[in-house]
Amino acid sequence: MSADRNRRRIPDATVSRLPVYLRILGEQADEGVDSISSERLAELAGVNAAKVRKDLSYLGSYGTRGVGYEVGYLVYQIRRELGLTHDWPVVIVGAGNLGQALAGYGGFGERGFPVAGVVDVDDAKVGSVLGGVRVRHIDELPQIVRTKRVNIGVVATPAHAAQDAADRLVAAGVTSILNFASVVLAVPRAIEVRKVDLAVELQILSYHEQRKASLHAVSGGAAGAVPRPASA
Amino acid sequence: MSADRNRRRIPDATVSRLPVYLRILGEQADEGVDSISSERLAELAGVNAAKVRKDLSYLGSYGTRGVGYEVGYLVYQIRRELGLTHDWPVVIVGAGNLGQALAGYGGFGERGFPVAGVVDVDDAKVGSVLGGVRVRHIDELPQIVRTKRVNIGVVATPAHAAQDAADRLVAAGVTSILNFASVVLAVPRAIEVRKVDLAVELQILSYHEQRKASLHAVSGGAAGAVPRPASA
DNA sequence: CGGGCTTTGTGAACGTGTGCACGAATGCCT
DNA sequence: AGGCATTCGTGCACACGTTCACAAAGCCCG
Repeated sequence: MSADRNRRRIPDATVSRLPVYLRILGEQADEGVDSISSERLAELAGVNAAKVRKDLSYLGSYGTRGVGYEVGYLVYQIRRELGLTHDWPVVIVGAGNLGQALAGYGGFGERGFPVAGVVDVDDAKVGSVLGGVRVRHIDELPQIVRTKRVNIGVVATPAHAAQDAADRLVAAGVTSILNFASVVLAVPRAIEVRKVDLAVELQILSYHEQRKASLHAVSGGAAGAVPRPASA
Repeated sequence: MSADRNRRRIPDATVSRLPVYLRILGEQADEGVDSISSERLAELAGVNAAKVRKDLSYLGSYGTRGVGYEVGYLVYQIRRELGLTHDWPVVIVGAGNLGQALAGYGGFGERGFPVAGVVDVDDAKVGSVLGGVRVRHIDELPQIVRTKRVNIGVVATPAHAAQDAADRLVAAGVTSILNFASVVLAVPRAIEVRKVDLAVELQILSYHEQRKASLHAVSGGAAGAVPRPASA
């Protein structure tokens, strides 16, 4: 069995869809469904059925032709592949607006990512309690990471403090970072970073809205889809 | 997705990077930089220089060979292409943990997306004030969307309420949705939806962590991995 | 027990995105 | 003015991702 069985690298695009399948399969299991076709799963996930089959094929051949996939077994296999067979404690840097919301959001721990700690540079915030976790000073970060065996850090600071937060996380031994700040973090190659940027998402939507608006403007008259005037 | 073939369509990948360039260019402008090379911009954005040039070329040829791009002009062009020449008021559905954080997050309005309203189904939440905006009942959604000319809606409800929220937004006339719930929303073709899913992001990081771990762990058996037979 | 129906798994075609390499254009220096 | 150093704009090749289409593999029923 050595290292080669657990070998195949799974394409990024597939990895990003597996969590979606996983959630849907969990819901189906709760509803008593114990077998599901790629077609049905695709419908629920909002994707193409062939894509579902190809994605699942990277996990191995766990389907039964003419029947479909056994829900429970598939859940197990996806969880195993995603490394969800055990908890991954996370540490949140930044106890501001967002940090508070994240710490308070229960679904965190439920899904296997318990909040091992929340830290902030601001002494005024240290000591307060968020979602059952006391905010500690950022200097305690290394200790938290070490004792709680944290691999994943969350950057929930203002943009100007994000790089420092990331540096401290890396120095403390974290190897994956979820970044909510509107900044491109500079980190060593080996560190995995994912960015969630509200402003970027809204601006992408803005692009599409603007596009629709300029299409309508050509064909019809005032469609009413034109938003308020610009501010200098 | 849609099969429009209008003027120059900008590739999705490029659209998702333009906001990043835009933010960086804004920062550079603030620092007094008025000319920038694709190389430098690429470095700051964490991407390849050729990619920057190709991305910018979709906007037109606004660079000067041998010199670079004029920061101010580039900012203007990107803003125009992204439809950021005017504000896009947004309405937030769900005044829970996340909705509160979003409404309270000032950077929203600053970036051209003022919060036109926050609504919730829960009467207990209606009336309270979040980030300067009073929470109103969700039945008022159509009126808010109409009077404030809202095109973009934000779904910040628990998963089980997200589809209903989306349906109401669409019915009210919203044509773009930013979805924070862990659900795949079913909406008409013409509606643009972008999903921000915390759980998915963490699970993707988990995958990579698990991967690193299994590479290093050529020693010892799998710790605690207890496979189950497929038999039900 | 064989024929028919269903659904998987995957080869192949097609589309999208990335990065190199280089010609073309421009400013600067002598 | 002419040559040189830059840096843009883009053709091209390759990698990655998506979708189609169909043989293979299973179940069910008569």
